[in-house]
Amino acid sequence: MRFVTWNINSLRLRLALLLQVIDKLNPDVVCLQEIKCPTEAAPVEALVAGGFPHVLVEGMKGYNGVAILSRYPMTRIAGPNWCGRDDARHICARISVGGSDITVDNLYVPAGGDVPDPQANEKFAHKLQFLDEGVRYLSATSSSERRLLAGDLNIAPLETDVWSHRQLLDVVSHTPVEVAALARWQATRGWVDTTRQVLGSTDKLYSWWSYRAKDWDTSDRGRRLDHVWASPALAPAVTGAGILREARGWTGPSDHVPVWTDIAFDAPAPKASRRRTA
DNA sequence: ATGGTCGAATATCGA
Repeated sequence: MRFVTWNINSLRLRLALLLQVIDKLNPDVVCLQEIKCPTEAAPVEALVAGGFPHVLVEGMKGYNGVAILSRYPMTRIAGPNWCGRDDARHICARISVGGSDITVDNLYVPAGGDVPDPQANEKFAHKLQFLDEGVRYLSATSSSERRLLAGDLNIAPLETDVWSHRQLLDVVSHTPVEVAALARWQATRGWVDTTRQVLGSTDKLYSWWSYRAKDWDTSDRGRRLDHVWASPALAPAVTGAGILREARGWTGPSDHVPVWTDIAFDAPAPKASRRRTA
């Protein structure tokens, strides 16, 4: 089972690139963030035609918005109203894979604005509150549940998750207060960062490069903002992980690239639904 | 220290 998370930065604009990602990675489940359209405007039929008969969308006009695409049947699970707002940052589904269930949380954490001070910057306060609610959310789960949490968490926790630890200490996404809050969240039930579990912590890994760089590839001033976490019950089943860096170099790219994690399931995947031609 | 570029919606705001 391959899970992909991608901040697509407009689903309608980048539908063709999404199909390219699907072609390249052949995922079973795709979590999208920043789809930037109302729920009813999401191109669901094109996604079904692209091999994902099961689509859940939580959208809104202009900003945010999340969606889950699945080759397997899934049912939506209601989540909390994060920070008392209805701003389409979370969608949850239980996916059934041949008698085995897995719950997937798709999250888009607030970016937090420019000033890393909750007193001076309401957006940063919102981000910190969202992270605290993340702790409360995972506290209500059991450590025996098979669960995955994926999304744009807008925090690069490790020194190797940013191009310069020293230069980003005061930059929202890598400040000690955010990194500590993310660590508390992840540790709540002993969740595991699957990307680092598979690839180790030594190498620099990024999933986002600013649009403002003259040459994103050469300057390579990236950050790893997109994550796939596994519950402690699921973490031993993780068999692979990766980041599709090349997608940043495609024509008309998102500023984020897809991040994927492979999970071993006891039940074999139904062959007929693996390919879009089926 | 500053400005650089995107997307949505159409002047700015959010990232």
